Amino acid sequence: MQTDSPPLAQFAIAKKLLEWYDRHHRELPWRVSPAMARRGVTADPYHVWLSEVMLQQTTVQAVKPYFAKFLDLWPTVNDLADAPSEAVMTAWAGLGYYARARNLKKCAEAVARLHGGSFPQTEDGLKSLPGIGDYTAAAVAAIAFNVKAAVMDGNIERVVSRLYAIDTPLPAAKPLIRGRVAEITPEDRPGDFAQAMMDLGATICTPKRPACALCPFREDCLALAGHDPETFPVKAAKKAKPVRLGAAFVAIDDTDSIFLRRRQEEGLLGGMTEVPTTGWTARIDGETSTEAAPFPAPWQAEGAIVHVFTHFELRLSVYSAHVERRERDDGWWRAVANLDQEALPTVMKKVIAQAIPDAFKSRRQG
DNA sequence: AAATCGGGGGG
DNA sequence: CCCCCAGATTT
Repeated sequence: MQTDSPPLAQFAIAKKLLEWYDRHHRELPWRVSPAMARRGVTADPYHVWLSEVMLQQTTVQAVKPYFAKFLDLWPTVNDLADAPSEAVMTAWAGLGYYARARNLKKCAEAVARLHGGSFPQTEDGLKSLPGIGDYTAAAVAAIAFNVKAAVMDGNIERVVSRLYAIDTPLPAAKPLIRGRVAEITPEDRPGDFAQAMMDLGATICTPKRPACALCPFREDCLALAGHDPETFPVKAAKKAKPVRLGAAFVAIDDTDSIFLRRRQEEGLLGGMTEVPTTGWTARIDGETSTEAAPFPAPWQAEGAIVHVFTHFELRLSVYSAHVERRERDDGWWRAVANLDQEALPTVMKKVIAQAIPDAFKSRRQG
């Protein structure tokens, strides 16, 4: 089936979008204004790359404080390359998808030591770096280097699938959508075009109840012409989330410190800090639940926490005990008041807070 | 193509 | 409660 729009109409799409962007763009810490972009000014590649990695499957609001913290700690890619990995993981703690932090450090090292501190300016060059895939390579090339790259993320998939009423289910529709994006991406201001498409998806062409009356594409959108924009994009059905069970152990010594371990580098929460736990499929029967504790102690049940990961739900029974401090080679002790210096993922903060309710309050009482 | 990999906000 | 978010990597 041949449904290609004429080139003039494709150009008109970009023109409408950029005019909308000039009036409605969002101010974001890693952006240059459209006024500057029109004069050929491009954003700092380090800022663009850092923000794009943080924004992978992560909302703008969640990223903002982390972006500021990272720039404060490491103002340049060379500073990040020289930083201790533990410091990077600690700064990333809470943002999720921790492989991003490990790859961020590797990528900074590669840029600093193999590319003289400058990012590659082509999609292929960028994509060869750790943690940079199709999306991030295209986004950095377009936004930081003014390359006419076809940028495609979740927002753009939604906008384009509606604009052309593409009813092929995702992810099979991705090559189709990418072709459409390549068609409508302009030579001039490709970075602003990509950011405008994402702004449009975030503010107008939303997953539910899109504000079609305000959309610059309202006269072009085939889904709107069919009266059912909300039914796009079509997605494959997803599977149910299994439940895993386990127990976690918070040992507290007489200096108000708790015993911590480091998780293995690969896999779930790789390289992050944890309190000792059983395996996460173990069945807890109350009688034998403390057999997998790191050491014998008067373990006391403190209830349970629930944490939902991407592909399973975790229910951890929490136990605590006051113990005499003994140094061990499989972990270390850390004062509860200084837990912000640890790379603690959110599930572990939940566990510790369950055992020590005021552990993460700024003003703790003795 | 499917699975793995966090966490939070909005409807 | 469900859905989705400026996805990448491995199997």
